[in-house]
Amino acid sequence: MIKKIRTTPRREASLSRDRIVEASIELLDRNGEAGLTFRALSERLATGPGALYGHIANKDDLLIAACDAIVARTMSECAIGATPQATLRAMALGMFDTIVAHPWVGSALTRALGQLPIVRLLERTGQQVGALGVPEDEQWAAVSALLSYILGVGGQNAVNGQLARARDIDRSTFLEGLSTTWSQLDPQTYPFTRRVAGRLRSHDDRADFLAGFDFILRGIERSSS
Amino acid sequence: MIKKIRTTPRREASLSRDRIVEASIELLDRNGEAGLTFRALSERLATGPGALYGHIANKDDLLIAACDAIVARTMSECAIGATPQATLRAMALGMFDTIVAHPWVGSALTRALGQLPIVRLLERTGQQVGALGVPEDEQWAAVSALLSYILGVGGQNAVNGQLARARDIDRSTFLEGLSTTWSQLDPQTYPFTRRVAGRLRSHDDRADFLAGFDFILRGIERSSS
DNA sequence: GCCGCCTATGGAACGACGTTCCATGCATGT
DNA sequence: ACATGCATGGAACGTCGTTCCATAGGCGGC
Repeated sequence: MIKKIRTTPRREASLSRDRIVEASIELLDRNGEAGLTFRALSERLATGPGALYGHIANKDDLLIAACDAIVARTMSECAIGATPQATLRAMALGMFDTIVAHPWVGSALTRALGQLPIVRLLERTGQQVGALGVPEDEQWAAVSALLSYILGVGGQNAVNGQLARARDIDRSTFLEGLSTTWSQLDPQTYPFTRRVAGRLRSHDDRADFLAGFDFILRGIERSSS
Repeated sequence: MIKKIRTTPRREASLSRDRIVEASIELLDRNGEAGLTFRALSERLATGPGALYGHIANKDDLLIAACDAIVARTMSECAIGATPQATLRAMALGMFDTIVAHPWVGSALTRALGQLPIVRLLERTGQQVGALGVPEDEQWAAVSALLSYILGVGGQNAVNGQLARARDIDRSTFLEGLSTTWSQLDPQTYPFTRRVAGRLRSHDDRADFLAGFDFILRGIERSSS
């Protein structure tokens, strides 16, 4: 059973997986994860919802494809550093910035278990960890730790961004509210949380992310030395 | 404007937030995140969907409340170790096992940004990091890194569990499929992924998780020494 | 001990979603 | 030129979260 491929498109700019993915990214960027709808998407592409299913299995498939397009772009853009550490940090920061710019990528990534966008991250991380001199039988643990951290922070930033859009409040006002909520907790059971509540207002997510990434890198280096 | 509180319930076992949360947990454990539905929930509680909104703001609120009940239970159960490191590892492993047992907790946690269940984790982690001797102005970075890692792994395990339930396949057969997919990737662009594909079948998630956690712990100790 | 208020209740209804289905029409092979 | 088969796209289906409102039952005032 050979699957016939139509050589020429039905019309000049007919439906294609790429065109659908591209339009999906625009919708996701404009209105967040809730903005990607088969109705909105078909309207933007001047077609019906049913037509999309000829190129896409379902919504998850579409979301992961859109996510992969963004991740692939980020991977190709972020710099190769002089050392494996520098390259890893550049990749991590690139992903961080990408997720801040496209919060939906963060939540899509957490659902893409083992699929293409994750494999891209896995591969680049694995190559650099190998270049670090980590013994082969310890590489998986190191790579898995770095990836889990990136995905974890990314997921948090995703809700962060989506939440800010939903209530359309500024990020600083959200942190302000969280800070006052935390500072009103019971001093007996939540001393630490109360103590850091004040710092919440002025902290730098990006710097914190990088600091955490460096913790893991140092831990890996120390483990294999 | 004083809010009147009804002193006695309407009936013997009337609706209450606790009863709703308890029933939600049962539904979530039985059928995963898709199993929590206002219709199924109201049927189980012998009431109508509208009645629930007297005790619960919306579905997110309910999901986070259910998540918090589980997290609180885990926090109270996991052991206090002899050293701060041991306590932190016990807490991390406790959360790992909890999310394996209740995969929906993993995805609920990623959406609970700054809310009660997260605060519980934050507080315990913060206290132990303080006990580790980390200087006060470095504690936030350390705690944030540990938490992000736990949430990241948890989120991955969440989809892992939900996916296994959805396709009702064994976890090992899923890994088998992923392994063969990865081993068929292009050797030029995906050498690392191909190399670890074989190891995928036999790896131990729990051990990997603990190894990653220890990377961060070592990195923190090394940083502040 | 009775009655009117007020709130918790629960069933129906609404709008939107993902997905399926099928009549239609165009491009292709003969 | 014709028949065939597939991509198309609009309608329809079932389900979801949420809202609305008629109802009923406990509680305070008499």
